[in-house]
Parts: sequence; C-alpha cells; structure tokens
Amino acid sequence: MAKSIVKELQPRDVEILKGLYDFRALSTEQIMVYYHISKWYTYKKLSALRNSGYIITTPIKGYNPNQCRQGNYHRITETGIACLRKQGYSIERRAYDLRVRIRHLPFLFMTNEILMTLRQSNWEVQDSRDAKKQHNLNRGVNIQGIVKNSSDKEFVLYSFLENTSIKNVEKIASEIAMHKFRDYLFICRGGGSFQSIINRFKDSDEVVKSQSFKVFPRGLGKDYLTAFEGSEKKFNSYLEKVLKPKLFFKTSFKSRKVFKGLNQVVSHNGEEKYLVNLLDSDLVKIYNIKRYRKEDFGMDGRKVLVVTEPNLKAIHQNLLESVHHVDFIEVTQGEIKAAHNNLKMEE
DNA sequence: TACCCCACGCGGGATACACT
DNA sequence: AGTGTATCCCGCGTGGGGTA
Repeated sequence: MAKSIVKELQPRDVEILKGLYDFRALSTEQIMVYYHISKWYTYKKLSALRNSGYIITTPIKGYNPNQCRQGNYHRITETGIACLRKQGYSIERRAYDLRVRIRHLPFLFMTNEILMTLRQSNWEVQDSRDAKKQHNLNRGVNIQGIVKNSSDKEFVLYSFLENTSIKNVEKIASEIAMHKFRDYLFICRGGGSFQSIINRFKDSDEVVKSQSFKVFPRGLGKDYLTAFEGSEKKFNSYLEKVLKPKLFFKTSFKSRKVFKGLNQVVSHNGEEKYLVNLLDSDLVKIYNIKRYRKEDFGMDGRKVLVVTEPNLKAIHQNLLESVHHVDFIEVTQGEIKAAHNNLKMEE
C-alpha cells in the first residue's frame, strides 16, 4: 500500500508543527493528549506528516526506566519549518537549532509536559530558551522555563526526574542566589528528588530571600496549578465552599502584632486560626510558620491551620515538628482534580 | 477526505524453567 | 550458583475497515 501523505494541511497539523517548533520534541502521547486527537488517528496523522517530510520520528529511550517500548518522539524538519513560515509564523530558529541531545531528552519531555498542561489552562509559558533570552541569562543555567498565571505572577520553573545529584541541586542553589527572581516553582517526578529539594532548601538563605518557593510532586503540581492557577484567592474560595459551615474566612480581625505570612484568619469549628495552605509545600510559608513562636502564640492565641495533602502530611509534620500550635486539615489530590473539572463545567 | 476504531503484529524485558 | 532457552506479557503503532 502507498504511504499516506498530507493531502491538505489541516489547522491542527499546523498547530502540531508549531508545537514541535516551540517545544523541540514531543512524544506521540503528548501530541495525542494536548491536541485532543484520538489515539489511532494520532498515529495516522503523525505518519502522514512524517511521510511528507515535515517531521522526523525517533524511538524514545531511557524515559521510563522499566519499560522496553516507550513510544516515539517527533521533531520538526526544515521542510516543516518552511511550511510554518508559509503559514505566516515568524520563525527564527532552524531545524538544526532544535535538535535534542539524547541525555537531555527525558528532562525535556517532563518539562514540556508541565508547560503544555499549564498552557492549556490559563497560564502563559516560556520555555527555557525564550526565558533565558528575555532575561538575558546565561544559556548554561538550569531554568526550565518561566510561567505566568492569570494574575500576572511569574514563577521560575525548575523540574527534576526521579533522582537528582547533589551537584545539580547546588548548581541551582547558586543560580537562585545570583539572579533576581523572587518566585520559584519546583516540580519533581519522584519522591527522591522531592525530598532532596525540601531538605536542601528548608530554612535556607535562598528561601528567606524569596517571596514563594513552591515544591510539587509532578501529579499534584499539575492538578493544583491547573485548578487554582497558583492563586491563593482562588484556592481560598474553593476551600470555603467545600468546608462551610465548619470553616469561613474572616474579613476583619484584630491583632496586636502582624506576623509575616500569617495574614489570613479563618474561623474553624468556631475557633479563630491563621490559615496557611501548604498544598504547594511552599518553603517560604513553612519558614514563616516556624517564626510564629510559642511566645507569639501565647500572646496572640490563634493556632495555625495548615492545609495539607494526605501523601504529604508526614513531610509537612516533620518540617513543622518544632511548632506545636498547628492543626492540619487535608485536601486530597483527587478532590483538587474534581474541583478543577467542576470549575470547567461551570464555565 | 478527514476523522474514528479494532485486531493484530512486533520487540524485548521479565519470568520460569532446564541444564551444566 | 551461573548460564542458556522457552514463554509470557505489555504496550506501541500499522493496516485496514468503517462513518460523515
């Protein structure tokens, strides 16, 4: 049978080519999910694009360590780029500039997955190259991208696979010490790297100098960031909705002293407490809670009510073990995901 | 022609078992 | 125990059949 080629370029074909140009490499699955194409038609579409010379396909190796067939990934060719140019896109890079080193591929896949997921909800994303270019950063820095939510807050993104070397973490620490950003987002694929990031940065100078320093396991990160866009306001209104009447937010309250990071008072089971949402495992928040000392609590009288996730609770408790005036409430990842779907339905 | 779906083939790690 | 061989299993993706 003759090989199928692209007869008429569809809008979606162009989008796929644009995606490959932006993200440099995408797996079959990523294309399938991101462009909402049925499984088998994705294969068909991709093979037509391939046969027409727009893309080049290579098997993935080393991404899923315990699986032999890990699927293919695709990159755009010079022909594909010419095609984009014809469609009116301003194109600066050549196919040669978009090639990916094999060792780098797993990192790229993971980061792309995050960037694409965020771009689908209300985030603006910049990949590492764009981010470095715009902020005049050395091309060797490990920044994986910069993401901006709907309230224009910008986070610097770092992502990690299962394990990460001490050397790598230290390199990132020195980058953070050096540059001027204040908000950070760390996304970790495995518990190993999650724990190493937490251990390295808890109570560190880097955290003290930051406004936020959020550390997520990959799945929770994707669900949380798409559901609430990293906005405490959106999260708070969700929380109030699901927990009423047990919990509601106080708009006016008196304090003899203002404690940094403790600016949200709630009434929980009839008791006034400071609410801190730790679903993002923000190390700045943890630092602030720890500075609310026993004497402060004695004077103020409000406990801290921490929102945690069942799988992270032990870690959070451990981080806060020196603080005794803390209560926990749990929100599961599943509930976050469901909240997101519900919000989508309402739109 | 664009799109969707199913059956099956394929590759190779994992596992089980036999043999030395 | 260590090595060789057969089989299973899993998930990817092609070929072909189908619909609007």
